[in-house]
Amino acid sequence: MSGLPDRSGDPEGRTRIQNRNREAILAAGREVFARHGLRGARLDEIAERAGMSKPNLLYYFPRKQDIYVAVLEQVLKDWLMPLDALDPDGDPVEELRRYITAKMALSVAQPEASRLFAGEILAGAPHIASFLENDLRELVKRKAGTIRRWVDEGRLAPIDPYHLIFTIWATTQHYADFDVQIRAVLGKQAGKPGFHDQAAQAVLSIVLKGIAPR
Amino acid sequence: MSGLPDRSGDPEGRTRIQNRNREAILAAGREVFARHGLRGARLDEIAERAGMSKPNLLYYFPRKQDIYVAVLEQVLKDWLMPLDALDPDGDPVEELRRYITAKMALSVAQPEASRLFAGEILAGAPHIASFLENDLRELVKRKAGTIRRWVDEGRLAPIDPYHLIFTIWATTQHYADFDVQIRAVLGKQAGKPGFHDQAAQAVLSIVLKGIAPR
DNA sequence: TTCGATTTTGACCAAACAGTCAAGTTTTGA
DNA sequence: TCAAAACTTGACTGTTTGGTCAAAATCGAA
Repeated sequence: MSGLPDRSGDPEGRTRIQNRNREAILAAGREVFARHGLRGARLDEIAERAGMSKPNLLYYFPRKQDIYVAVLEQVLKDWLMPLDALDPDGDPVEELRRYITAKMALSVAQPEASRLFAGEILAGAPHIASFLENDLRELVKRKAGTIRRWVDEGRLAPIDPYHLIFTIWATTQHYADFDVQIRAVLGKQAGKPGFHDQAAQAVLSIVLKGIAPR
Repeated sequence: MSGLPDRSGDPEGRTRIQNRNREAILAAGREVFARHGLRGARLDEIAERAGMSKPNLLYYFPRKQDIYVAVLEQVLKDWLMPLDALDPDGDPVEELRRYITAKMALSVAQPEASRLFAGEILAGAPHIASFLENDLRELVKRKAGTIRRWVDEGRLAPIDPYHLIFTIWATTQHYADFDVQIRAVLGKQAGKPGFHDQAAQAVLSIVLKGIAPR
C-alpha cells in the first residue's frame, strides 16, 4: 500500500511516531506509578507528563494496567542482571563487592525503577508474583548456593546466604526508595557530588567487613 | 442533659462506641493504606474491613485523608522510640545491638506500620515532611553525634554514622516492607517459627561485625 | 502532489468514588 | 421508663476517572 511508514528499521515493526510516543508514555508512567502505584495513578496525569491527550495515550496502551505492566517489564528486564553476574568461580569478596557496587549504581541511575518495584511489593506484588516465585527464586537459590559454598570453604564468615542477599538488597535499594527521607535528614549533604559514592563506600565497608572470614 | 454517655473514663472524652469504632477504622485503614496508599485506598474497602457502612465511617472521620493522617500519627508515635532509646553513655556495641533488635522486633510486630511509612515515603512524604525535617532530623543528628564520638574514641570502626543508621533502617524494615518478596524467594522457610530470629541474628552479625573496631 | 494509513483530539459516556442527608435505631443515665 | 444524644444507614448527589468515538489533522512513500 502506498504511503505506509517504513518500519523495517524497527525490530518490533513500529513506526517512528509509535516508538517516540510509547517511550514518552512509559517514562511518564514510570514516574507516576513509582509515586502513586497502579491504583493511585491517574491517566490524565500520565498523559499530561507524556505531553499528549488522554485518548492518544489510550491509542497506544488501551488500559492503564497495560502501561503499568509495560513499565514493570522494563524494570524487571535489568533487575536481576547484577545478581546474575555473580561469578561462582570468582573471589567471594570481590564478587560481592562488584554486586553491591552494581546494585548501588542501579539505585542511583534508576531510582524510579527501584521505587516502582518497591511499590509493587507493598501492594502485594499482584503483577510480579510469577516473576518473584520463578525467575527471582531460582536465581537467588543458585547464588545462595554459591555463597554457601564460599562460607563452607571458609572464604566468608558463617552467614546465611539468603539473609546476606536480603541485606544487600535492603541497603542498596534504600538509597532510591527512601531518598525523600534521606534528603530530609541530611539536607544539602544528600545532594552533594560524591554523596552516593560515600553511601556505596559505607555499605561496602559495613557489609564486606561484616562477612569477612575470621 | 439526661442520658449522655459517660466519657469520664476516657482521656479524649470519647464514648465507648466511639473508641471501639475509631479503633476498627484505624486498623482497617492501616491495612488498606499500607497496601494502596492514600490515593489508591477506597473508602468502601476501609468501611467493609472495619465492619461498618461508609456513612458511618465518615461519621467518625469526615474525610479519607483524616483517617490516613490519624493512622500515620499512630505509626509515628512509636516510630522513633528505638532510636531515641540509644544511650550515649552505654556500650556502643550493646547499644547498637539493642537498637537493631528493637527495630527488627517492630518490623515483625507491626509490618503494616512499616509498609505504610514506606508507602508514604514513596509517595513523596507529603504528609510527614514536617516530621522528617524536624523530629526525625533532630533525633538522627543527636544520635549520629553519639555514634561519631564512639568512632572517634576508637570504640567503633571508622564509619559515617548517618550511613550506619540508614543501613540499620534498611535492613530491619526490609523484613516488613519486602515481606512478599522474601516469602516468594524462601517459600515455606519464611513462615517457620524462628525465621525472624534468624533474620535478626544475621543482620546483627553482619552489621555489628561490620562496624567492630579493629 | 496525492491519497491511504496513521495519529490526534474535543466531546462525550458510564462507572466509580468521596461524601451528604434525612430518618430510623440504639444507647445512655437520670 | 423515658427522652435526649449518639449512632446508623439506604438512597442519593456531584465529581472524578477510565475509557470511547467520530472526525479532523498529519504522516509518509509513491
